[in-house]
Amino acid sequence: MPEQTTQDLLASNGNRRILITSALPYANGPIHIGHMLEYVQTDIWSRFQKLVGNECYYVCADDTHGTPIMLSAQKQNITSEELIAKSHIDHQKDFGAFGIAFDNFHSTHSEENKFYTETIYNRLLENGHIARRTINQLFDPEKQMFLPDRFVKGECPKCGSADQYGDNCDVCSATYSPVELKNPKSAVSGATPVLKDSEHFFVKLQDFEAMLKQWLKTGVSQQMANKLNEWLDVGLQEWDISRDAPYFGYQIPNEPNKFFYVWLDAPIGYMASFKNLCDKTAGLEFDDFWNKDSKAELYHFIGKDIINFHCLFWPACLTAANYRTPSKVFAHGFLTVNGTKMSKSKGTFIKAATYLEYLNPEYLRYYFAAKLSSKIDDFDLNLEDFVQRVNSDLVNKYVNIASRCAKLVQKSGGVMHAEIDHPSLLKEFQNEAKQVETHYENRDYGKASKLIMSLADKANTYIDEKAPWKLAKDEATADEALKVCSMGINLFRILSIYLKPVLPSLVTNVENFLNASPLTWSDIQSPLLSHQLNKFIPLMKRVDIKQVEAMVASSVEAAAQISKTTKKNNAEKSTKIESIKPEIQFEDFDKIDLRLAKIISAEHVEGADKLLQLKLDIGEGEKQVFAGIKSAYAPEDLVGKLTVMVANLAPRKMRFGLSEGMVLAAGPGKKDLWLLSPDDGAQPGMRVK
RNA sequence: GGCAAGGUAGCUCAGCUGGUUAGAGCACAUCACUCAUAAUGAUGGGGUCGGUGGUUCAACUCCACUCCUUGCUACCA
Repeated sequence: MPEQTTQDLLASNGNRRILITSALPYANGPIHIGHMLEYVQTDIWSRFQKLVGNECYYVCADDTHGTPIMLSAQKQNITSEELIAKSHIDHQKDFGAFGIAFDNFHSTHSEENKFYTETIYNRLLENGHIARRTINQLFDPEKQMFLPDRFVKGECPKCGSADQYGDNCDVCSATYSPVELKNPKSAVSGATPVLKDSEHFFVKLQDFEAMLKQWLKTGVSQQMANKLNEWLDVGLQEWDISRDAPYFGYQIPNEPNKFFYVWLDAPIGYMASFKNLCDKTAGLEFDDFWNKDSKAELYHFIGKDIINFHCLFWPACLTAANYRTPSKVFAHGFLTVNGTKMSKSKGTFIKAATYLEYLNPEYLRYYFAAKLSSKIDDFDLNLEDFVQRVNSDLVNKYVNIASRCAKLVQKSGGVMHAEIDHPSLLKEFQNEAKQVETHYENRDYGKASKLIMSLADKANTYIDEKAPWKLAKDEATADEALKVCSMGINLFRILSIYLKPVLPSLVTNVENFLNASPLTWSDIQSPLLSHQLNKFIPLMKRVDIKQVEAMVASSVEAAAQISKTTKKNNAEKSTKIESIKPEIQFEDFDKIDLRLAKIISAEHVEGADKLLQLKLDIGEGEKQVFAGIKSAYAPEDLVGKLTVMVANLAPRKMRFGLSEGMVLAAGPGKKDLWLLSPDDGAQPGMRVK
């Protein structure tokens, strides 16, 4: 396992020089809680490194280039620069509110980034790693631009589903090239794209195969290596790094109308942001961190979707350009909410700004921390669990310790006792520091939280056993009561240090209460004796499930507004897109026996994603049909309904049984599907003519 | 379709290189306590570890097959 150097690294605490990054948020949209998982994960690590005394810099930037940003700006009638400037402000606001303490948050649309992008490109070119090749791509004749896959829509070449993107089909999950789409349309203008030649520039990744295989041995976890070996096994292909004008990005030097693909300059944004930080910070040298022989540590935190960019293209480019490679790339899974993908219609697509309207950001920081591990597994935000976890761990266990001790200490003027009541218990708390460190270092925050909470349990049990409230009632034992409560506060103080990377703002309030300078890791070993405390004010309120519900409701509302318009657009688009089939004769039509059918029963099919099993009455007997309408209709809403079916279609054996016909429905698919039904009075079995 | 990760108590998760009655937190129940933001403490009920078949003296842990979930599948970002 490549993680094994951890203990060595811990041994050198205080001497390490570390540069860490989170993936750059795309400047074309707001930050949502899925993004936040990564920034919180990275921020905790960064704060931890600083807390234990390492030299650590956490940089990030907005990812500002590419076709989507260009088009989005056009749509809003503003320049791309104006769009990304707006995003920059919004993003920083969200990050600030969630306590993400970047040392620098820059932009890929910056002098520094242009410089390093050109430098890396030039070095790739000089070393013979750039190839030129003419490729054939779809081109929008109206907009006069080449179309990325995502901006071409049409019918799936495999299953014929309408309204599919140019790279893969949502319905049958086939993958293909946009050229294969039937009836392709430009999603930008609606025009029919034409094929056009264009010369593109490629990085010859094959040149780096040996280097990458070597790097993967130390740079990623076993889990990630498995995934990456897929690409290595099928053989690395040339990576297309150019795009034709019009494109919002940097022009390739000496190549008019050719621009760098956004994914080339995005990771370079890490360098640019750090360079920008160096220019503002006396004594901080860019080369110390990025030179080939740098002894500093460099870590990238990313989501699992962009592993290939960070673990193949990026190390290759760095090596080719004579820079150092990352020490490690840490990938995390995706955020699901209540077990499924974030969904706008369910209200679980929650923007950071929406969350902030209803809830304390440190709740989420803690919940993330409580469940995060170093693994690449997806992370489920279960909203009920979230409420319980935060209330129980943070308020009922941890904060409660201070809360139950504070008043009794206050009685004696707020001055803590001169002695430790239970030295061995204190020792036990102190001795866990190494273990907590290891967990943080390994990004096993879940294990750290568990350990910290088990200590909190011990503190509560200790207080219960000593029952200081009883001791306080008797003059003779009042001193002992103070001693116990002071002990409780000291235990609480240690827990606060352990939790500080996760809950920076809460712990700031703790520091105020303790009347102490900012807590550091070394404070663990020196308890407070005869120390004057400040008045205790409640440190954290419980989460109310109602707040969570309100947040979800408001997310649903926001999404409904958007989907109303897109739904309309989609409907219009799909009627436009689907062209009329070639003319047929009446005899052809007459072969099709359409009958009115009454839905007798409708049931979910176990194991089927899209199918409902329908029993239909067509006058003379029953027919069983498996219909792909689960996404749009609930079975209970269908029973008793009249609809139209193709009654003489050859039965087809499906995985779940025999389907003896088809019911008729229209629409692009998913939720947008409408079953045909006759007006009142019609009877099952009547032929449709 | 190919590949990856996951499928362990009601919920969220631990279970390393196979070994006594499968663990924790929350939730639930009972009792205790009343200092604390109705918090805390003690005790207890509850799972045979997605399924099938193997390997083994012994499997949640290894192998094969299978089902389910999520994700990736490079000129999308």
